Amino acid sequence: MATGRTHRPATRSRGIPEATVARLPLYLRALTALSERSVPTVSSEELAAAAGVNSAKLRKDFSYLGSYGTRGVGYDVEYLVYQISRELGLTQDWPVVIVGIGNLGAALANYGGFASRGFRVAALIDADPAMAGKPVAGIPVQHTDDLEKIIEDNGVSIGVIATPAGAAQQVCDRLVAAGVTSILNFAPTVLSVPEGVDVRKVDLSIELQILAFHEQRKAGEEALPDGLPAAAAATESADQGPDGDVPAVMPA
Amino acid sequence: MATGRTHRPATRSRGIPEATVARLPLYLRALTALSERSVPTVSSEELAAAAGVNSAKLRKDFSYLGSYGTRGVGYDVEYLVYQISRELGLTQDWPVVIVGIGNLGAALANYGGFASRGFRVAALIDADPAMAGKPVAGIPVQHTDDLEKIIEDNGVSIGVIATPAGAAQQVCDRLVAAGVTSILNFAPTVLSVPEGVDVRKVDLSIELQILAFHEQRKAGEEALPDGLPAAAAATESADQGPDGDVPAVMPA
DNA sequence: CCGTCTTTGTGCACGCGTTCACAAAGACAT
DNA sequence: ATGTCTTTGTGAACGCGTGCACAAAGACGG
Repeated sequence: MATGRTHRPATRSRGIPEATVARLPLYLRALTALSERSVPTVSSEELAAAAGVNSAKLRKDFSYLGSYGTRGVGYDVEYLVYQISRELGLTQDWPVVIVGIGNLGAALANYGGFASRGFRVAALIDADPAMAGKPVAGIPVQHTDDLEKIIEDNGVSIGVIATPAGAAQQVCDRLVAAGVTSILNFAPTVLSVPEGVDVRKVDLSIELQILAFHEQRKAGEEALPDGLPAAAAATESADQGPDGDVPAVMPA
Repeated sequence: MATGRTHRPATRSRGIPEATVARLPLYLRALTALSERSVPTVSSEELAAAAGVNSAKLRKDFSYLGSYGTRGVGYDVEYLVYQISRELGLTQDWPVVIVGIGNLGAALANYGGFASRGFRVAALIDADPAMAGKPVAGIPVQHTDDLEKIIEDNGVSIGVIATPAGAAQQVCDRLVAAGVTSILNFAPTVLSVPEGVDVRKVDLSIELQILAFHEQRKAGEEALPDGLPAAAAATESADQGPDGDVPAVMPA
């Protein structure tokens, strides 16, 4: 169900806040860069700057993992890289399938950031028979008919959906039925999945719309001296609505 | 110093919560679908289901925009589409440039979700001279040398960065210097921008890492003697990432 | 015009996430 | 050893977002 809001039983020792989990990859990237430069240790202040976050937040995040720092010195880079990698489950191999090999699917197949972090593209799947056998990023595209077999043969538990919106739910259902329990969805649709299946979505147009909102606000504030209370009349109907409150002045 | 003071006293009268703004595009999509089916009105319950959120949350979100519903009936679909579009700033044209026309950049150029929402790809820019003039998605690629001129000539305020990580900051600086005030960053790097510039980032590998974390936890709980038979030992379900909102503006 | 029924709009409480501020811990010099 | 100095780890306060539950608003039928 789409409304699958759930409570976190707060697994005692293992309860790492979701917000922290989302930042761990960020820290890992910064640490990897330091590691490549052979930097032995790093302070929370320095690492926080590199990751673009507040240092107190970083320390609290790390505190959920354990006490891996040394007071007066900082954190051992190599050790921390290992600990975070382990926590994120990147020390093991994650076979991944990408369904929908259009422009985006092909881009994902070619994306280098996957392989370097334990993610292995096990298969590329597309519904177009003409694509079958054609290699993309060195991997031959397979037909959707074999989806279930591919999932099972490779022990895939993570699937990436890059199909058109119309096909997404159907593909999702088949992936889940075949054993996939984590899905990264690029299709602009709300996916319905049974409990126990994680879905994360990336919607390019949504990100742009959020930027547009802020952009519009910036333009409005700039053009206007200062927002006056603006009685929310809002009685205007569509069609040439003469701005209820926020004068959508838009310079071309 | 380290404290990223990005919060200006603004957000006074017209303060729509960031979390709400992030959901508006979601509602808009669901409403557009209803509009195409010529559905005249919709209740908060129905719309919430279509958008994959809680109905109370949806009503509260709309309440920030104004009282656009009719008790006992619901919301007028067309009217709401207009109101949300206006609020998001989608009633105007937003010229966008995409920098870095590799696999991902090309995919973005071809992405249909942009044009349908007021975003117009004004130009494609790449550093490779061999790409210059070559049409991608019907638009000729231009060379990075002309970046500033392109931005100014087209009045571009939103830029999309799809370059390799190494080039991202430099491209970002040039975009900002040329007048861009909103950036959608696909490069796996933390961008430094001056105050007043919004950055949203989309990192494919980070999303996968977050999934891997939950996947590992699922496997672990399953393998271990389940300490708590708690009915809802429940892992998250349908957890659509509200992902970070505003980007870290780090001080130089 | 009045009663009933549906659905909105929101006051309120709760929990998560962020930030501050500081005591504790350890390195390092003397 | 002892003192000083740096940096971690965290208790506590605060603010935001979420969800419940209900009163107010309006449609609709009689």
